[in-house]
Amino acid sequence: MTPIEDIIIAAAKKAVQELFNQEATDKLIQLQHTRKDFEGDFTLVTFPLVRFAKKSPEATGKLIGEYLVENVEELTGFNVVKGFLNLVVGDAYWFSFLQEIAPLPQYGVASKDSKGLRMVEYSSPNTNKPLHLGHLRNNFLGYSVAKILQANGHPTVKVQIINDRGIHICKSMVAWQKFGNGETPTSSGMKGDKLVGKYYVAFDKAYKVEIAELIEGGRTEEEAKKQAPLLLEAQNMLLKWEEKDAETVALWEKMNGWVYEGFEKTYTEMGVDFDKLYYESNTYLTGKDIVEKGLEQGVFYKREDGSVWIDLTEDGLDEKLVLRKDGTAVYMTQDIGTAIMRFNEFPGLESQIYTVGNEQEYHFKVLFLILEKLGFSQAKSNFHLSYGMVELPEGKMKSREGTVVDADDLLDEMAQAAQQIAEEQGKLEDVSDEDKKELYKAIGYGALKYFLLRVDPKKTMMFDPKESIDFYGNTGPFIQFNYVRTRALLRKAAANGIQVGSSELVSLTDGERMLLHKLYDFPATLSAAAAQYDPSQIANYVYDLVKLYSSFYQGTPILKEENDAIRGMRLELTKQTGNVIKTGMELLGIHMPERM
RNA sequence: GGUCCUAUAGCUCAACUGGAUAGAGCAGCACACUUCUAAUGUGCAGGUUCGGGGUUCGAGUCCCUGUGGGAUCACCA
Repeated sequence: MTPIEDIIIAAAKKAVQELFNQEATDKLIQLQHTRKDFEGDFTLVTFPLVRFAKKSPEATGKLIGEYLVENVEELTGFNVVKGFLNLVVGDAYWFSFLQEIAPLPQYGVASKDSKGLRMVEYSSPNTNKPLHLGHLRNNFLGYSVAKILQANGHPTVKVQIINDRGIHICKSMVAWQKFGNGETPTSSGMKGDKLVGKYYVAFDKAYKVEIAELIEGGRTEEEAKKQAPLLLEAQNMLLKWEEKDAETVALWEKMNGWVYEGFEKTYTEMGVDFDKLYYESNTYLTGKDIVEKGLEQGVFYKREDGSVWIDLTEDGLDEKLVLRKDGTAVYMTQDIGTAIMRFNEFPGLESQIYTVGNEQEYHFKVLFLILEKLGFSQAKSNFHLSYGMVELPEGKMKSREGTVVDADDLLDEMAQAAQQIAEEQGKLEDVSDEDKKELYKAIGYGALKYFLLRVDPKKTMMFDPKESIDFYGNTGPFIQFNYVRTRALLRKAAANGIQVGSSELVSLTDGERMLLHKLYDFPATLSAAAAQYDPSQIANYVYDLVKLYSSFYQGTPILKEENDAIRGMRLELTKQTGNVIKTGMELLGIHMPERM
């Protein structure tokens, strides 16, 4: 079925040609959705056309409107308001649209792997601290974008790069050696990442005491910070690690292993996963040979002290270091190496999408530019999925001030809150305890995911632990609730042998027409969300759809309708709405329960 | 100082990428449950879209400028 918009646009072009003897470009034909308060489905803006028509906007609209209704059988009427030509699509079209999507396995979703391979990187944690609220936004975003790309026909590789080496993990290691008394996740019953995080905090605390003592003894603050024995020990540990000292490496592996176990649990709860993991301990040395090659190509230049730079002043940026004077790699070196490694590893890879906070915008701008200059033209379509910080009422999250919202704790609280509400409602008495547990998670986690994903990624967002997350109104559970309503209707229909769908054309109510029009918009929403790497568009779309359905449900008999054809149509509409809700929400990583 | 992001109802967010009278949720008020699941629906009230210029038939959206908030410009990662 050709999209109705294409039909109208083509006909409108012909109209302009025939009526005004003027070639119509895409710019001249502006077709948009008709606003709610006016009658019609699509609106043609006539202002761009008046200079060719040599008539008023109203008269121009009337002429084109008459032409279109005459020549496009799907259109049954029009009206012109202040130069806006509102076109009415007939019930027959909407009805046949419903017939057409009914048998599809997943309406709106493009056929699998029909487009180019994309890589999405997200999470990318340090191994010295547990995951927090910021990671939740990151993971939900990255995971959702990967799913959205898949739904648009792109195969994807989901990856994370784990920052498993460096001074931060050495700090935890030193503290554990000193104060740990051999404590393990098993002996303490603590999650591995929490345990390692605990020693990172312990390090910081002891380090501060040492600094204070040194200042007491007459050092300046700056000296004290550099000379504190604990810090020297951690630095020494890092050196030993780099020399591959067996004992150090063994400890490092043990503690990182604990962290991975802990992370794995959190990821499972979050419902995210990865196709491939990269570790910085493997990649931190890469990129140096590429810098060497780039030097030969003249992309980079060497300064007198031996350090290597790239001059990006012509591109409006500044000069950037890519190799230290001692020949060691910096962050940028590593990222160049990793990116190129991935392009080589996955030959068909169109682009890499990096889900990283907006504080690194400059870094990625530089990185992509360097990659291009090195001859990797794919980098042109690389994308930094940059997102804003999640702020708390008291400001930014600061681990030092204990204002970090822990991911595990928050997930747990969400499920508990869902449980409390569900118990108050008392609709689940015959559900097994195990299923209840799953349900509370679906609802609680769904609320959290929806809350974090419905906001434009690039915006800084506010999270008030006490008030932010609701289960009523514009929320995940509201959407789940309406999905549950569609399922309940269909279950009942099936149990009573009532037919879903009908081939008999019946006239539609306004509510039904609006719902159908909204369903019709789903594929366009999906591709826009993919093009802009923006899950919030899907969240907002699904909410709009659900509001329409909820209103329809409340005001129109569905199962109780006595006319077979109308009831069949309404049930089919219910079914398709449910399907689209489910498809959309699963792209956000949110599960849809069958009842609640 | 340079660059980037951002400012919309009391609060949290939308606005189909330049279109009509700027929309939702929460909070407030008023109605509607012997009902196809009320985690709901229908209303009311709430706005100088940060200020000032400009472009355009038309600006919350684009340009300039000022102000507030955030980020970044490390031989840190």
